[in-house]
Amino acid sequence: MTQKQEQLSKNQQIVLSIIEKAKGPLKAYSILYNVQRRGIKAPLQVYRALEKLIEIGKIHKIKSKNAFIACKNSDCEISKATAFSICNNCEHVKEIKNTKLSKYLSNFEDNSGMKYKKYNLEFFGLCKNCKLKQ
Amino acid sequence: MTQKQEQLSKNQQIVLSIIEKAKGPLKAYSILYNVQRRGIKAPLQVYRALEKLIEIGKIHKIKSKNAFIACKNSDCEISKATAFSICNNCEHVKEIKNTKLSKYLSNFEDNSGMKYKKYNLEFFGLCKNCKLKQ
DNA sequence: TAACAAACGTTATATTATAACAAATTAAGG
DNA sequence: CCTTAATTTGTTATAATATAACGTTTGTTA
Ligand SMILES: [Zn+2]
Ligand SMILES: [Zn+2]
Ligand SMILES: [Zn+2]
Ligand SMILES: [Zn+2]
Repeated sequence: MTQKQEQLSKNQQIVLSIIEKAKGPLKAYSILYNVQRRGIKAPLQVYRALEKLIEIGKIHKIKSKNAFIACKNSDCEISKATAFSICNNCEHVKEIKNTKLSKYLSNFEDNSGMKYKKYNLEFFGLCKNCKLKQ
Repeated sequence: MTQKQEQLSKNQQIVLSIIEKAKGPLKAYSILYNVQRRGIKAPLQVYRALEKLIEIGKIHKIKSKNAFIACKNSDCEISKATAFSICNNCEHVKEIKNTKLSKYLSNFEDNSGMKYKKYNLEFFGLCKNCKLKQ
């Protein structure tokens, strides 16, 4: 019996912990600078860890920012269906967990009857804080 | 009375015509190579044209591909609400024009009651062709 | 322990995008 | 027509993001 084991490797743990501690999405090279004293010296080491972490759903990539954020949805382990809200002013990013939305999108059929297994949605607007300050 | 005029400049026209002729999304540097004989020599000239064309809604950027595609929705001039289907196999990209979907997303409220003015949605799956060939 | 897969370390390089600055062109108003 | 402001252009250099290629090490499984 081959048991698939999801123990994170050393570099993966280091990168994940940095991302989890962060208040917002982190860029790859900013992660790199943050982990150099922990022995990670090259971009590729970061990118490889990021790739794996995305694959197993621990983090997501915010495409419009080329930045990486920890997943807050414990049930989002496959990371196929993602939705985020992004503040245009303060750049705050939040993962949207909304069952109706995810059901709607997972069941969406386009005009030709085609369905899709995977999606990424990014909403842009002003977060509550920034809205008040206006 | 100041009339806002949206005549495209020379470089903007060149870049747009290349993108409109293309069968799929084009990358910035591929556009550059395609227009060098027409006098556009530097990346920045391409990126500036792209920026303007996006702003006025003539093209969209496919974020997951860092590539640019012509807008097929004549009523999408502000380019705030975009949705695409992307084939994971042949990389075919199609802009989704679906009133229900766009209404649903434009009216979407997150769990905190927040609404968003702008969104970008990218669906991934297999296009009809690729589904048949499997 | 042999064999395989995954992760690592390292160097170099590819790809994508913007900064900075000066010149040329275009729109609008008097 | 002339002036002024705004936009666009051309150019060089460089920043920021990401991957290729290679050999080594570590971990897992049989
Ligand atoms: Zn998630
Ligand atoms: Zn904000
Ligand atoms: Zn469009
Ligand atoms: Zn396809």
